[in-house]
Amino acid sequence: MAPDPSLHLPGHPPGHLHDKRERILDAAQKVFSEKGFYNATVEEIADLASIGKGTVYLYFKSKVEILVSLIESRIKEIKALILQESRRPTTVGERVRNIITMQFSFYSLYKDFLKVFLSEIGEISGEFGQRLARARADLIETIDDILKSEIEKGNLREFASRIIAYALMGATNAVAFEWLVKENKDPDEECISQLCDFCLYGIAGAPPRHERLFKEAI
Amino acid sequence: MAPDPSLHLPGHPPGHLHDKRERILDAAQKVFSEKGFYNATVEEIADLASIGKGTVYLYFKSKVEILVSLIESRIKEIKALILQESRRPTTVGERVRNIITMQFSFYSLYKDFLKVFLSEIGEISGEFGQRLARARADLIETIDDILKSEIEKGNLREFASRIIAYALMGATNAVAFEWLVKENKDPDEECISQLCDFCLYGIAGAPPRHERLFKEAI
Amino acid sequence: MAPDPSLHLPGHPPGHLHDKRERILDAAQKVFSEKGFYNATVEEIADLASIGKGTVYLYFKSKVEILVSLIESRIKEIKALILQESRRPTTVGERVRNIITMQFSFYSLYKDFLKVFLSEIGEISGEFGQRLARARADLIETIDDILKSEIEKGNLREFASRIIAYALMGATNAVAFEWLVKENKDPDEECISQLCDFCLYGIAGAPPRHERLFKEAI
Amino acid sequence: MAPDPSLHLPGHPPGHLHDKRERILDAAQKVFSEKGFYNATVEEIADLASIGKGTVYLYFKSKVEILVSLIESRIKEIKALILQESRRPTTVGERVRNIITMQFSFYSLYKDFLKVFLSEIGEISGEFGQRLARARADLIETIDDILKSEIEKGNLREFASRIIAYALMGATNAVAFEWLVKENKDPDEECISQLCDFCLYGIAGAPPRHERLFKEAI
DNA sequence: AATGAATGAGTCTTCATTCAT
DNA sequence: GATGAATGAAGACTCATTCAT
Repeated sequence: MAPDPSLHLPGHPPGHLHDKRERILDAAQKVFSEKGFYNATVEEIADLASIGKGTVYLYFKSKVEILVSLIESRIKEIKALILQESRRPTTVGERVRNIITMQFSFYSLYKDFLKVFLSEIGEISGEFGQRLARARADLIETIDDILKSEIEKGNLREFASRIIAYALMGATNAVAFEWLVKENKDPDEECISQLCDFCLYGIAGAPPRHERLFKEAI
Repeated sequence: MAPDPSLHLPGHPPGHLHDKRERILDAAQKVFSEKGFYNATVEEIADLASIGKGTVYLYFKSKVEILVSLIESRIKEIKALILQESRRPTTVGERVRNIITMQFSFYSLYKDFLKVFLSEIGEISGEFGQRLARARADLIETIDDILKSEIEKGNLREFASRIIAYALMGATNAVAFEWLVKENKDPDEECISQLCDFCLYGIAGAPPRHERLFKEAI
Repeated sequence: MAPDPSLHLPGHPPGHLHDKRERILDAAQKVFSEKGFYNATVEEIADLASIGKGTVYLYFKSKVEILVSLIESRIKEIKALILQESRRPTTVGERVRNIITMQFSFYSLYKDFLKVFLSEIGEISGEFGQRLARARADLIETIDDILKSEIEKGNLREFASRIIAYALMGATNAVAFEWLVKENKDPDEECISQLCDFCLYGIAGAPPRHERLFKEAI
Repeated sequence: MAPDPSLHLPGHPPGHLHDKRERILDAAQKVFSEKGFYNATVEEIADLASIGKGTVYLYFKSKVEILVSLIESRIKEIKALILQESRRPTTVGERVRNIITMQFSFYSLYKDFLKVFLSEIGEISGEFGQRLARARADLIETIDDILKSEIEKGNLREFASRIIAYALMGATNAVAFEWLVKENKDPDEECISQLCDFCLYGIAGAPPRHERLFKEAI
């Protein structure tokens, strides 16, 4: 059973944002998502945030600073949620399901962010590119740590946790992107369930049982 | 055992490119990869292809046309290779391994392309964005078809193949990107093996064995 | 013998500035001198004057008003000093030397002003440009009057005093700028003496033979 | 007797400028002169040169590069003319007169340049400021060398030539600026003569006694 | 076909100035 | 009076694209 995401997700729904910095980030998220970073203009972001163009620069040094701050900020949020979920006492299977489900809920709330997050892999370089890479690595490490801990406890089969952390993240993001962003659907029990099964059997599966597969010629 | 990628990969090694169009695509791949689409300039691409800036426009209508053509072209190649691999008679397990291994070999040869491919998810919109989406969808469908066929034959457990196609592709791309592009390593037996195990148990895994997991409280 | 400049120079040493308007002018002088008028920002000036940015506008209508007021104010000071010096009873030669020496002392105290004064010849136009031109012309006229009077008294040869007033001022400013601002040296007896000789006798005239001038009291 | 300036001045009168780089410099000279460097816009310069805004950047890296190139280029011209004049065999007095007269002719042709030259003393800093300073210093050194040589030959009294080089330049520029730029008059025999007398004999020196100088051929 | 000089639309960014507190 | 957050006008500069050669 999936956890109720609304209970854990950050408490600043649109319309309740008194903080101007947050208003800018929210506007940027939307505009970057719609047009991509380079086709978005600072003026558009300012307009959407209902502030003057110059005001943006009181809160962020540059356009790319907005992007990086946005991603860092959201990744920090989702990382916290994942950690929280990972500590809830339950079975491994349930725990993995909860984490994946929670990510779907988060991405569902921040559909725009998911698109931005996945789009800016190669566009930004230099100092800011490094900050982005660090944020990404931070998230992967969180997953990695959880996997390691479960393997240690014998709850999961032995595998190279860091590689699989990337695989898990890649699988989840790809499905979430397709489902939530491209097809713009709501998080769907069946879809999540399919993804969870794939991931779980992948990380929990018993190799010996599968040797069989390699003997069935086709 | 992994297939020898060199036997199957496209036959236009550098230095053998008579076609100017291909020279442009190759140059664009490198430049886009290094700087990102928006920070790359047509002049750089032309310089790298050793042709005049104006000449580029004899072969491509616009800069974004180069990007889209590049991705379409490479996806067509990799799709053909996947199909080829999928038809080789062997066990399912071996077949999946071969396909994944082959993708690693391809991406290893076209590291630059992998970066470009993953970077431009959200940057391009309009007509060209649609062409990119179609190319991506085409590749997914190829995977989907293979999965469907294996499920039908009873070689894999039942699952929603399209969703899992995204998951597989996402997992593979994420690992390949991290391994080949970010850390710039060569394709590595162990890494590929880890990824294959994850994917195989994921798609072939036996649910019964896992029910257990959900009973182990922690 | 050079006059003691400290005796004649304006009486508002730093630290004793109660007037906020004066604080702004002093800060502006420094900032304009360091960065030039257009690269200076009102905020910097306000910061240096330890007041709020908005407060500046309580004392000056605009940034250019600060510049013009500064120059008008300093020119008024130096004009007064020149007049004062011109009235001290002594020989013409000594009087000219005293005036030039006094200018050096003034510029030495207000190095920053000298740079500002010489830099803004062409940058400001319109109403403010006219105010600057008037201030400059006022200073020239003061010199002109002194020259005229000395010529009348037969203390100097006959020449077109207004033209030579410009020449004198140009020569003095150029040397003072190079010496005090560019090379940041202290006023130097020898340097001033060289300049005075030049002004009095030119490059071909024979100073020794003119000692006579210094014996004619007035 | 003043030399015929038209014979020595550079041979590219307006309207005969085929070179685009020169067209830009000429346009910049005019625009910078009218509005000052910071109030001039690149677009204005381009318009006046009848080229596109972007074209300017094919010839100059930046706006400030235009200014510095302009000043460097003009100073090189005037320096060559001064040297040329300094080598013509005649008396010292005549030579000095010729040099000053020639400067007036040059500035008369390039009134706009004179204003630009005098205006940008303090506005430009960094690398470009240094290039400007070097150009200025180069011109001063040329004068300095001539003075030194004449002193050596005993044609002029002994003085610190470098200081007086600044004084001479300052006096000439100040008078030229007032006469040619501010009052927009043509070079005037009487005005130049007054300035020359001042430079040669100062305000106290006795011109008649020096007639001798004009009889010493060299 | 091939070229690259020329173009100008488009955007980030700065900063003087205002005004609500 | 003092303040500094907010503003938006303005301009340098880039670069995809064109076109005369």
